[in-house]
Amino acid sequence: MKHPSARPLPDASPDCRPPRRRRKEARPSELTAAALALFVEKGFAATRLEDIAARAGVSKGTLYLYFESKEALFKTVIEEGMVAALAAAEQRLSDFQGSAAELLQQLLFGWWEQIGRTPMAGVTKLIACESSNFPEVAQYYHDRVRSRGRALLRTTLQRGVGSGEFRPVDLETTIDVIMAPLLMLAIARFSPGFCSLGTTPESYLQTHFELLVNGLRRSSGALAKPPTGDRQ
Amino acid sequence: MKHPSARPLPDASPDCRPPRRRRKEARPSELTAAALALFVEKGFAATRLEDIAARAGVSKGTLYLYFESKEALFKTVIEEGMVAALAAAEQRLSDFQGSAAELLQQLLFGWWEQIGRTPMAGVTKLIACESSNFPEVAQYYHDRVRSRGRALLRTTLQRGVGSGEFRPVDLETTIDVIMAPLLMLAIARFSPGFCSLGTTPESYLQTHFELLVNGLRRSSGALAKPPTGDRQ
DNA sequence: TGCGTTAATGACTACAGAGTCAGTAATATA
DNA sequence: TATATTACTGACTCTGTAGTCATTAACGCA
Repeated sequence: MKHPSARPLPDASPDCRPPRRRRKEARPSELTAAALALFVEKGFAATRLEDIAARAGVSKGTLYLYFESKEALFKTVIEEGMVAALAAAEQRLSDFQGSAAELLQQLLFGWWEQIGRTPMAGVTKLIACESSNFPEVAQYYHDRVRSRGRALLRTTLQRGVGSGEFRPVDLETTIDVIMAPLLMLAIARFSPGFCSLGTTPESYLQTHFELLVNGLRRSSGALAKPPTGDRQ
Repeated sequence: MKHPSARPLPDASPDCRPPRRRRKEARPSELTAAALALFVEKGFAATRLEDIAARAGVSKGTLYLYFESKEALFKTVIEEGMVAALAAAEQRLSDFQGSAAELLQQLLFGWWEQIGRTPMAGVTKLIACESSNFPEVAQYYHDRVRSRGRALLRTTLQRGVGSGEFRPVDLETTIDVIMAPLLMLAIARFSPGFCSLGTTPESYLQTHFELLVNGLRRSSGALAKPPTGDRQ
């Protein structure tokens, strides 16, 4: 039972509710962080704005001081995450020297350190799950983030093939195959039961890397053809 | 402007609305098929029951004749999908003879033929996206579907390692790495822009298979250690 | 200490969509 | 053809939540 206007005195219960604070600067990032966590956990549609606000320690009204709508908040969350991911990726790109295998290893583990193990990995799951509800966002991700990540791998593979360290491969398809375990790792972190690893992410990546480098080495024997060659 | 009870005559507009049909047997599967498609496209929370009903060619009331609630419908969709997936997997398991590489190829392409390229692949995306909203469903998937798929791969790898065809590897981690591109393929089919392949699924799988078999072969040289060995 | 500015609040409105049910019509049976 | 049965319908109710806004109180400044 709740009194409509009970106890109008300012400090009704001594320290029940912490005092209101004015922190205009800090709110937006706190709100997007809370939103990212909840969107990733529950999905966009199933997440209540009041829960986001509560997690950020403000009321729902405050949220609307900083974001026009739920959708605008979502887009900001994704945008921020992508910017962070891009910055991380570009940084380690440019001036690395060493074998193609070493560069590949740098890329895989660097991705994990700077994106995979941070909250930014949640953006990956969000794109995967919500892309058909937000085509523009998906397009943006595809054009900017994904293509840049692919470019890094492409350069690496080309260097390896050019130097004879790797055998010739179909570049684009190989890139897809290399990225898949990374994307799955990002998704698995937020999908309990779906793909829980038996080991640590680090040894998972290491196994991926070893299989990969071994698989890319110049091989002697020919490989089998696909079993159903008559598929269109 | 809509008349409250305009035109009570039976055939108001000639063939505007097709005649009502009674098809008790066919409804449930038609409804679950429609639900799967929409849940996969929009997610559980963002899908409206009226849209599902409309896609199945019935009214919302009819849906409630066959399913207790939206959640019950969701669980039936997943359950059905998993049963189908299991049946497909078990079938191809038992009496295959041949090299471990050939068996592995059978598993990858068989998965694609019977699950990956069918609507059942959508179940994979649903589990990935909704698992935290439906922990019991995720648990069931983990215990029954995923573990059985892993068992198939484990048997295959063990055979290859035992016969000396493959080098010794960490079984569980390798299984995770092998499955990741399959799961991504299933998810990518329903996530426009997220991971659209540059090639056909078949050549994607073939590249994955070739890298894999090559990577699993007995290798001569030692491989590099991970760059950040001091991680906890 | 008092005053003006504005960050923050939470009760409120509007609406969408899950779930209901009295009524309708397709089919079986006589 | 008349009657009984029941698959099906869609207008309705009710709940939950996105979005609003008049009010409150934190902070800067005189």
